[in-house]
Amino acid sequence: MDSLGALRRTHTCNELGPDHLDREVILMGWVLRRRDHGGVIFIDLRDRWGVTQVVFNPERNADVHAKAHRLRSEWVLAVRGTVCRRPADMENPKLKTGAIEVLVNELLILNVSETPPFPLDEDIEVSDNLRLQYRYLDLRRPEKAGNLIMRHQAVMAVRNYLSENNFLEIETPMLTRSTPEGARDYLVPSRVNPGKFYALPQSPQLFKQLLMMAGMDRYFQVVRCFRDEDLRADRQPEFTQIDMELSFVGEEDIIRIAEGMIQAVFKAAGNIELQPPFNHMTYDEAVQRFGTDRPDTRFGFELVDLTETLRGCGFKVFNSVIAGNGVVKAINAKGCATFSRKDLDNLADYAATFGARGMAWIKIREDGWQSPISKFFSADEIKAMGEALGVEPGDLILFGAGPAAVANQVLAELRLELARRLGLIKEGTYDFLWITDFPLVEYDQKEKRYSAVHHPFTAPNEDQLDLLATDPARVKSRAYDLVLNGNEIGGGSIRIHRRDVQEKVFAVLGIEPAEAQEKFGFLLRALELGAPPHGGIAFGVDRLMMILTGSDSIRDVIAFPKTQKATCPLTDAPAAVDRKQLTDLSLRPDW
RNA sequence: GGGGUCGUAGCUCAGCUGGUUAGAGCGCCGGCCUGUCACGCCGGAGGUCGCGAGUUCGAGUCUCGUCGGCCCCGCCA
Repeated sequence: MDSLGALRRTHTCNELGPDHLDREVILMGWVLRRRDHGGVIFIDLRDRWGVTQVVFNPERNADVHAKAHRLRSEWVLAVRGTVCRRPADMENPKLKTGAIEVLVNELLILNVSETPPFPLDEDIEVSDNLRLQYRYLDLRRPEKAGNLIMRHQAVMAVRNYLSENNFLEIETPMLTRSTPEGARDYLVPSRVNPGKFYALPQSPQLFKQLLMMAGMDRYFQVVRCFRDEDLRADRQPEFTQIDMELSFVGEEDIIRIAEGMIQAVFKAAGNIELQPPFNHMTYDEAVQRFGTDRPDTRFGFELVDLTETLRGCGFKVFNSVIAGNGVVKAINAKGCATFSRKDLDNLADYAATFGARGMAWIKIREDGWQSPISKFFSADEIKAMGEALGVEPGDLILFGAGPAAVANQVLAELRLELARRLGLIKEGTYDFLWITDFPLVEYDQKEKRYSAVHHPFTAPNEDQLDLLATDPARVKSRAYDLVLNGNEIGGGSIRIHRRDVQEKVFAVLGIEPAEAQEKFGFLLRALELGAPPHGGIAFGVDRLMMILTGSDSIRDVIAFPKTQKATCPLTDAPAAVDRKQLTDLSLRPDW
């Protein structure tokens, strides 16, 4: 093994070309592949930037050639050599450096490597567990490294853009206090305060508001947030937000800043030109037309409400749903009358996973409507449904019936599934949509109380303050979400900056004055000491990068992600700790 | 908390209705090879069929349990 010593590289493995012919260069990197012909040996040398072919020729230097025979995958090399044009017809168009090769005069073996536990040079699927256990190997693969590079470019664009717009990046505590509502907290026991706990922040929400009260005016932070909930492809227990807050602004100011930032990110990270302003849609319209507050509007299949059309109809299932204050909605799956019984059963099973009790359907044939349920409808009802849905022969009607929330979710998921099955979702399109006019609160049937749709600090619509006490469910909030291709990538609101309003909202949420004082006294006090009007927004960096990189999971854009059980196969976290560590924290284990 | 799916060589996988010695490709090791770029040719090594019970004359295969990966519901202001 050789020492690096004073030797330094002159170029990366992605920058040599015909301009460098005959130059002596020094490259360093990993052995991606070796092709040993007994005589001449070719090594593809890889670093973060790319790949360069280096050549060992026994006629040029027999000692170096002999040494090169030992080389194996992922050994770490330094080579000194001469840039040569490749022989005619032997250029490799797949490599950026494919016009040249480096004829090696000196080889340093900086480190050896065992055979890697999985191949790094092919695009084959490797189990997630193994990849995470050897994450540092997985990240050597250009696709994975490229995701992290693009993430860096995106975050740099954010910092530059916001800095140019007079924002200050300010850090907020990671050790803070647990707050009611929201997700489960990660707790950290306090050694010097036995029996008391910090919580890791679910977001810097209150601190950024306090920074507005501190007169910082424009704050941002690229900040880690923690939520102890079950994981998904797009949810990790720790994730990164671009968090910002502004003073003396309304919704339109924040939306304009956010659009400019997203535009800068897409340009810097993906060389994609966006054209703000983005479209807007109210929450009510989104739910009515798409069944969700984060609609994917890249395709049709919109929901049609048939509740009034079918009130009193002959189909008992629908009738009882409607009588029980439920809704009957439907989508027209254009051209899907060709679906087999198996296809439909399959869709019904899928619908059932979202709480559907069944999935009624009607095929529109040239010779009439074909369905197990069409016989229950009158001619007038059939005519009205057909017109409402705009059906033509060859179409398929899918119904969702039940409580509004269930029917909406079922049909929202069905239209997504249909679009996927029919290949209607065009890759490379970026469909942004602002959702506005959210309800301030919604009634939680299980908890028998109202809970905040956004969070407890979101400002109610100013001319609906009177409704807070009488009919809070009708109050709209000053919140807004940014949806991209059906993914919620950001959300924010104008905040409450008056103590009396904040107290009223707490009251709606069932937070008693004593509890409000105990948990949020510091905020209420700050609201008494000159809190400016303010608002903000936060974006999920991981989800944004998942979409920009075309990844299926945010794990692919996080350097060291966790498994679905929130473990890290690389470090084996979480892990047991010494009993002494627990007793230091005044924790008395019962195991 | 619940549903689905996967687990066989270092990796990716095949292995039917239970049946003799569990296979393939890649990788790895050895040999040959001076223009390859997924180099080629010849030879070889390599297995706790995730783990544990059970059924059976006999289990990679069937049953039950369990562990782990992934996807989803609930949950995630």
